[in-house]
Order: sequence, then C-alpha cells, then structure tokens
Amino acid sequence: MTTRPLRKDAARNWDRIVSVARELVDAGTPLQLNDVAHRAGLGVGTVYRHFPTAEALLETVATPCLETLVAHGEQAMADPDARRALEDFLFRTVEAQLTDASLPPVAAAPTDALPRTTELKQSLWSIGATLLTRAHKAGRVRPDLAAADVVPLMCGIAYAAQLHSGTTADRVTTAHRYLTALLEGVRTTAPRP
Amino acid sequence: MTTRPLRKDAARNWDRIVSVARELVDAGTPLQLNDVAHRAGLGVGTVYRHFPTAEALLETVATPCLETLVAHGEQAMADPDARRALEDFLFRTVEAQLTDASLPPVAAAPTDALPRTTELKQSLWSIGATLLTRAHKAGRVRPDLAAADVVPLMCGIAYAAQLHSGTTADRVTTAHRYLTALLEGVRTTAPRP
DNA sequence: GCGACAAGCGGATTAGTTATCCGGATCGGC
DNA sequence: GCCGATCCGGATAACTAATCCGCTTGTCGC
Repeated sequence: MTTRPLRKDAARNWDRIVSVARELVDAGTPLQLNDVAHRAGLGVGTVYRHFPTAEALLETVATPCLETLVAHGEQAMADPDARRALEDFLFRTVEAQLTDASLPPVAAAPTDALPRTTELKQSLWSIGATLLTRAHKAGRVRPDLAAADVVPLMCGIAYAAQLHSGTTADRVTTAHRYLTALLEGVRTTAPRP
Repeated sequence: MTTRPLRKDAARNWDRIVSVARELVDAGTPLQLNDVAHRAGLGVGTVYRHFPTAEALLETVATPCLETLVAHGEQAMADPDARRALEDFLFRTVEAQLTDASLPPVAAAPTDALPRTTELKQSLWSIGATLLTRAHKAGRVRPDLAAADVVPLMCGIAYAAQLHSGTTADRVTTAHRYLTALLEGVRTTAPRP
C-alpha cells in the first residue's frame, strides 16, 4: 500500500513549495497558497494539487519539528529521574512552539489535514501522559494534573509567552519561568522559603 | 469636545448591529460585517460607517464585559486579604474569557481599534499589577511573577482550557484547576502534603 | 406646521482573495 | 523515439471585503 514515488519534477516542485512555505512561516507571514505558488515560480494549480489547503502545507512544514519533539520525548522516557524527564520534555515542547511558528496552530487545531500529523500529535500526547504518570507514581508530582492537561497547558504557556513583546530568546526565558512556577505548584516537596 | 449625540435612527441601527454581533459572537460565528448587515436588515454601508472594521465591532461587543471586569477588580482592591483579592480577580478574569468569546481576541490583540478598549485594557493591566504587588508586599506570593506577567498568564490559562473539549462549565473548572496550580507554585507558605 | 440642510442610509460596484479545471507539456518505461 | 501516465500552468469562477455616492430621513429654526 506504499504509494509509488513522485515523478522527478513533481518531487522537485514539492520541495520548492515546502521550502518557500518554511521561509514564509519563519517570516511570520500567513500562508496563502497563491502567494506561495508565485514565490516558488510555479502555477497555482501545482501548489493546490500537492497541498489542497493551507493547513496541509503548514502541517507538512511542521512535521519535522514534531518528529524531533517525539524523538526527544522517547529519549526522555529513558531518564531514570522521572521528575527531570517530565520537566525536560515540557520545556522542550514549549520552547519549540516559541521557536517555530508553524507549531502553535498545528498543535491547537482540533482536527488535522494530514494523517501523519494526527499520528505525531497522538504520540506527543501519550508521551506526555506517560511521563506525567511516571513522575506521579514516583511521588514527584501531586495528582492535581491529569494526562489530558499536559499538552493544552504547554500550548497555553507558549501562548502566554508569545503575548510578551521582545525577542524570541526573551520569550523562551519567560515561558521557562511560567513553566517553573506551574511545576512548583504541583511538586510534592515543600519549596524552601 | 463631546461629540453630539447620534441621530435617533442612527442610534437604533447602532444598537441593532451590536446586538446582532453579540448573538453571532455567542454562537461562535466569526464576525463578517456584510453578514452582520444582512442579519440586522441594514445596508452594508451603514454597518461600515458605524464600525470601520470587524475588530472595532468586536471591541464594542466586548466593552461591557471589560467594564464589568474592571469594576470587579476595583472592588477586589478593597479586600483586606491581599492574597484572596488577587485570586478572586484572576479567577474572574479567566472565567470571563471562557464565558464570553469576544474577550480572548480583544485581550490578546497587540493593538486596539477603539481608544476606549485601550483604556479598559490598561486599567485591567494596572489593577492586576497593583493586586500582585500588594500580595507580594504582604508576603503572600513569591516574587517569581512580575506585574507584566499577570494578563498574559490569564490569557494563556484561558487558552489552555479552551483547548479542552466539553461544556463551558467544564472548561471553567479546568481553568480553575490550572490557576490554582499556578498560584500554588508562587505561594510563600509550604503546601500541606 | 414647514422648509432647508445636515446626517444618515442602502446596495450596486469595485477590489481582493481563494479555489477549480482542463488543454497542453513533461517524464519515464519500452 | 514513441506512448501513455503523470504533472504543470494560469485563465477563470466563486466567494469575501470594502467603497462610494445618489437618495432618504431626522432635526432645528422660523
């Protein structure tokens, strides 16, 4: 059931489109397929054939980042320190959203254009759940938070940090602060005065 | 410098437009001025004259809620318990955003269409800052959070809760949980085990 | 009341955006 | 180098946003 590889020219165009889209995303410009086509030096039809909607293109742009996040998450599950594993994963998730503008809309969308996206999002979701459960079982966090809260909270924190003016680095710092405060609120040991 | 009152028919149309817009917002429909005009039984020109952009109309719809929030905030400043005053204010702010769909976009917008909106947002901002400072001075919260963090965090929490499926009431509960965890993370006294 | 003029109305029309469709070009296997 | 499958391109249709101006209506002085 593996679909045959694209014809050479089609593959080349696909790459061009995605790379133009990546640039636009990084520049903060909203993706408009006609615009992408023009910038890639291609006909509009070509772009619409490869990506029926702007969401599909955006998800394609976001895919590598999601894959990286999943990889890091799986790595974190090997960490013997359950609390640290959770924290690392959460921090990475938030940071990625601030660093890559393609992630927040993809993460927040209730429904996906590409099956692959759904797959990756589910992986992230379950990694978060596993890490949280593990930290909880190890007695390192209180049970105030449920597995279903992890991803939304990360999106929320990224969103909050995004509202601040300043550089991306500033926002990452801010998000880190928020995340720390939140984690402090769910830890089992009392903080030092 | 007070601008003369609207002519009677103009005032009536203004009301109609705002009330139609309110209904659309409550229904979760994005505001389209042509659509609003049609539903209000008015010409498009009439709507565009009163509200040059969809943002202006949305802000007008949101204004009463913002005013209520400001009023509650000012009331909270009279509470002798600094910590409780802060919590009340924060909770109300988050709840309002989940209850009224006009608030989140207005709160998050970096720039406003109406001067009145800017005014109200600044009030909210400074109320939050005051309450936080007061709670801090009373030794009830740690200085991890700055005044500039209050509003973005409330937006972020509302955003996170919004990502959950379920009824509005469910989301309010969820948001409350998030806010509690966050506040727990910045309190000065150690939580009970 | 009535006239005159400012204020407001309406919706046809223009500008801008999104998406489709199909005749023609290109590729790759033979 | 031929042929069919695959893919391209951009004209065009469909939809949405915003403007403009001739006509109507309310208000105010008499």
